[in-house]
Order: sequence, then structure tokens, then C-alpha cells
Amino acid sequence: MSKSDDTKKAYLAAMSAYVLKHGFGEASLRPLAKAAGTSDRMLIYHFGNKDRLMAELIAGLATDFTAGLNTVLPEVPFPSRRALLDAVLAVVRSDDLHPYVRVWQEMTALAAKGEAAHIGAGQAIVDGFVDWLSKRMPDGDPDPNGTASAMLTLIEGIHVMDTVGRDKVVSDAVDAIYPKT
Amino acid sequence: MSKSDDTKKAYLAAMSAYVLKHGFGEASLRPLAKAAGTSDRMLIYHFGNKDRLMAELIAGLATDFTAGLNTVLPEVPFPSRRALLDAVLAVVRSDDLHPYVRVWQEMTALAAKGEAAHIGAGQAIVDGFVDWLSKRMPDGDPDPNGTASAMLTLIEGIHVMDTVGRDKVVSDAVDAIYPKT
DNA sequence: AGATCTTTGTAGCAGTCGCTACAAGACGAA
DNA sequence: TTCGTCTTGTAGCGACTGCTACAAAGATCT
Repeated sequence: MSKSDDTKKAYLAAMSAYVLKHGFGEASLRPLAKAAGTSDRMLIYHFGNKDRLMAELIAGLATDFTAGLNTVLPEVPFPSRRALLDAVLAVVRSDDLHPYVRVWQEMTALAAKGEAAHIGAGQAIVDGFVDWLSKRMPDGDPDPNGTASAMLTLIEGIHVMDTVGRDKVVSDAVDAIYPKT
Repeated sequence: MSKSDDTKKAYLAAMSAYVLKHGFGEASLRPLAKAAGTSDRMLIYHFGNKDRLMAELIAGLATDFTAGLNTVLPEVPFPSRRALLDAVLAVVRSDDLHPYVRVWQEMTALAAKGEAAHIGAGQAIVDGFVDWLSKRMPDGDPDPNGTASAMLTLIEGIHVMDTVGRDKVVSDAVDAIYPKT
């Protein structure tokens, strides 16, 4: 099954790129297959059915995003919470990672319907992100994990505001919670 | 056109209820028509095409949600930010308003693709909500609007955490930003 | 009453969806 | 070489999508 495993991995990589570009909404079997250079027929052959395909795709996207986070900013304490937040916002708005955030947003909307694969991937991203943030908190924080939870929750809200184009709300929120020094 | 206007309003009310229950994802013409007691044929007749139907539906949901907010909690200053936040979280998680919040989440995900109707309705809800919050801020806040923006942004993030079932992250975030007195 | 305009039902079109039946080539084991 | 498993292409099914052509009622005006 090693040959088959390799082709599956190649398919998943190509399909991930497609989903990052076009979103889950356009991820039906035929376009996905075309992106991977194969046919819907073969996708079903390799993954069994679409649900399983999507579950693998989502899990892969979650780990890729977490991995991307871990390479993009050094694991050192930032001078202030505000400095960390500004850096993180720049990261999640960057060309590299913003597609993941948009897919993540689409996924949480689907997770609201209770499907296990979506919820599991969502939790993986949240947990990884909180961990990532807490490792970069300024020294002396009495509860780095709690502060990281707060910052991530705010970041999620900021992304929603970004999608509806309310920049002023975002800057007001950031200034109110993590004032400039 | 008054007769026609009335039937359109009745259709919209019934379809809104359907969307609140089932989400946008299941809102195709035939189920929508069935919920409104008519046919897809007549929906197209009255609204022209599905895009216009959805635009009216979305606009109606946005105003309904804002109206619902305005009747559910008195317009008086709350004793503390934390008290206000707790009250608002109870409201947006209530049976009455939670369906709107779920639809709103689905809509912001669609708004990320840039469709004007989604973005406009999203901005209407954000603006109405910030206004609603600022009118209930504790007395003496130097910048009620900024504080309201911060609180709403946090609330949006909290809803995302709710959908993936990370209660601990939510309570940590709330405690970190608006500590118990 | 006749003409005209609005509203509605029936039926269907072209396209997409996930998925499958069938058959045939590829390929290693005997 | 022959067998059996793995892999793949072709073609299509039944359900659904938004939408429309056609025709027939109903309402309104002259």
C-alpha cells in the first residue's frame, strides 16, 4: 500500500492547495479531482467516500496551519502583549497564512452543525494556537495560558470584523484591550 | 403592488424562519418555497432571481436581529463591564437569538468572498450591536464606543470558541479581560 | 361582454452533485 | 504463461440546482 499512500499524499497536497484558494464551498469531487490531476472516480476509489476525503483534507490543513505558525515567528517572549498581538495579526493576515484563516472560518461555520471532523480540527487549531501564543507571552505573566486564550479569542473576533470590513472597530478593540505603551 | 407586497412579506417571514432553523446551506428554492407554502416558480416570479431573494432575506434577518436585541435588555447603564458582558452572552446564547448568531456566522463566512449583500448586512449588524452595547456601558466610561467595539469583537471570538466547544478558553478569556469584581 | 394584465400550475431543461456498474489494462506470483 | 489482485477509464444513474416556456385561470378596466 506504499505506492497508494504516496499517491494519496500527492492528491491531498494538491487538493489542499485548491481548497485554500477556492474554499470548501467549491470543493466538489470533480474540481478537486481536476486539481489533483485525476478523476472523481479515483478519489472515491482511494478515499472511500467524500466525507472521509474531507476529513483527511481538514486534518491536514489543521496540521499545516499549526506547522506554519511554528516557523513564522521565533519562540521567544515578546516585549509586550501589544507587540505580540500586532505581530500575530500581521502573520494571520499575510499571504501565506491568511488562506488558512479563511478556510478555518468556513470550517467553524460548518462545525456549528456538529460534524465531528470539523469540531476536532477546530479544537486542534485552537489548542495549538493557544500553546503557540503562550510560549511567546512577555515574561512575568502570572497566567500565560489564560492570557493566550484571551488573545486568541480576540483574534478570532478580529477576523470576523475584518471580513465585514470594520477596521475602526478592530483598532478600537485592540487599543482598548491592549493599549499602546 | 400592495397585494403582491403583502404576499412577499409573508413569504419572507416564513423563509426567514426556515433559514434560522436550517441555515443558508439548505436554503435552495424548493425547500424555501415549501416553507412559504408556495412553489419555486412563484419565488422566482416575485423576487426575480435567487440572489435578490437572498439579499432581501439577509437584510430582513439583520434588522430582525437588531430589533430583537433592542427589546431583550433594558437600555440602562450596567453596573460593570463584566456584568454587561455576562448578560449579553446569555442573550446571544438564548433560544431566541442564538439562531440569528449562527446564521450570522454562516453569513460572515460567505462575506469573505466579497458579495455586497453579505458585507452590507454584516456591517449593519456590527454597527447596530456596537451602538446597542455602548448605550449599556457603565457610567463614567471615557470611550463607551471603543469599549463596546472591544466587547463585541471579543463576543464574536467567543462565539467561534463556542462552536468548537472550547469552554475553558472562553472562560479564561472573559476572566482575563473583564475580571470578576 | 370583451380585452388586457396579473398571478399561478405543469412540465421540463441543462447543469452539477456523490457515487457506481462494468470492463479492461497493469503487474507480480505461480 | 496463466492466474488473481490492483488500478483506472467510460459511461451513466438518480437526485438536486436555478430557472424558463407554455398555457390557463383570475382580476380589472372599458
